[in-house]
Amino acid sequence: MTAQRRVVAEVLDGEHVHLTADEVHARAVAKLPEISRATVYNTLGELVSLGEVLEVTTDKRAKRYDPNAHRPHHHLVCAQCGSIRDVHPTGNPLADLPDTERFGFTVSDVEVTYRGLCPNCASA
Amino acid sequence: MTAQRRVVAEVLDGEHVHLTADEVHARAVAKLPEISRATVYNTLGELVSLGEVLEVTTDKRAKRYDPNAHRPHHHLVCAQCGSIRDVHPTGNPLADLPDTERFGFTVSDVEVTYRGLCPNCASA
DNA sequence: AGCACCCTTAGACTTTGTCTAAGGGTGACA
DNA sequence: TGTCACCCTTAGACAAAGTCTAAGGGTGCT
Repeated sequence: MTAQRRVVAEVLDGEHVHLTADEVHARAVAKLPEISRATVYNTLGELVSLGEVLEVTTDKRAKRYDPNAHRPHHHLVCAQCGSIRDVHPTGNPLADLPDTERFGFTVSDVEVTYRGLCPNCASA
Repeated sequence: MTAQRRVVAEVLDGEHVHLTADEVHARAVAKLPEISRATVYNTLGELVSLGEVLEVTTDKRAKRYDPNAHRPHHHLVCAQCGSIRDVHPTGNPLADLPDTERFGFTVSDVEVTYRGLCPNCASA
């Protein structure tokens, strides 16, 4: 555990946090000016491997990092401004996929992404 | 409708087709050697705007283009080799998101991505 | 034939992420 | 306390995917 890794972990803290690697780097630099991009990428990769942080790819742009890894959840994304909320739908989508639709795959995981407009963008 | 656009449309035809822009370009070049990358990107972008083709981002790498835009469906992705199948789960995930979990958003769309191992990768 | 329009082309540019070689701090051991 | 090895960090080069721009070329209209 180095100062750099601690700073990255501190930046990624809270609910509804979904920062890109660049945003993590920018905030880490504010706390520790000499931290490098490569270190941020390395640390994020390790946190993902350890299961402490989730990678989220809600759009084609940068990957985002979600520290809320210990409670299963899905995402609600504003199609206009890109803001993201964690959501907890009822029901189990895994049970909704019949065997005939599995093509012999061993299915182990589901991601659900809801899309729409956030209150801000809807009123504009 | 130009020759270039026709070729792109021809390349994107069939079930379970999910090509990257680069793959589309490679196959288009086989039919029309002088077609350029920019034209492929432009044409794909137009097809997406017209609603004839869906953009799919199952991984952080390249976007994929899915011509099966007129029948709603979701995707089943092999975590190892990346192969993709179109699937049609039962149930309606939109109904599974209670109002209290919508944060004031106007929710209009859901994408579901199932992940697992395809028969090939599972047996290897 | 001349012209305007728009599609296409090639390539430069941007963004995001990965890789590599060199530098530096920390603990282990004498 | 001095030396050493190890591994993390750094800076920058590199790579992949996509966007943008300026110039070239076909097509149809007049």
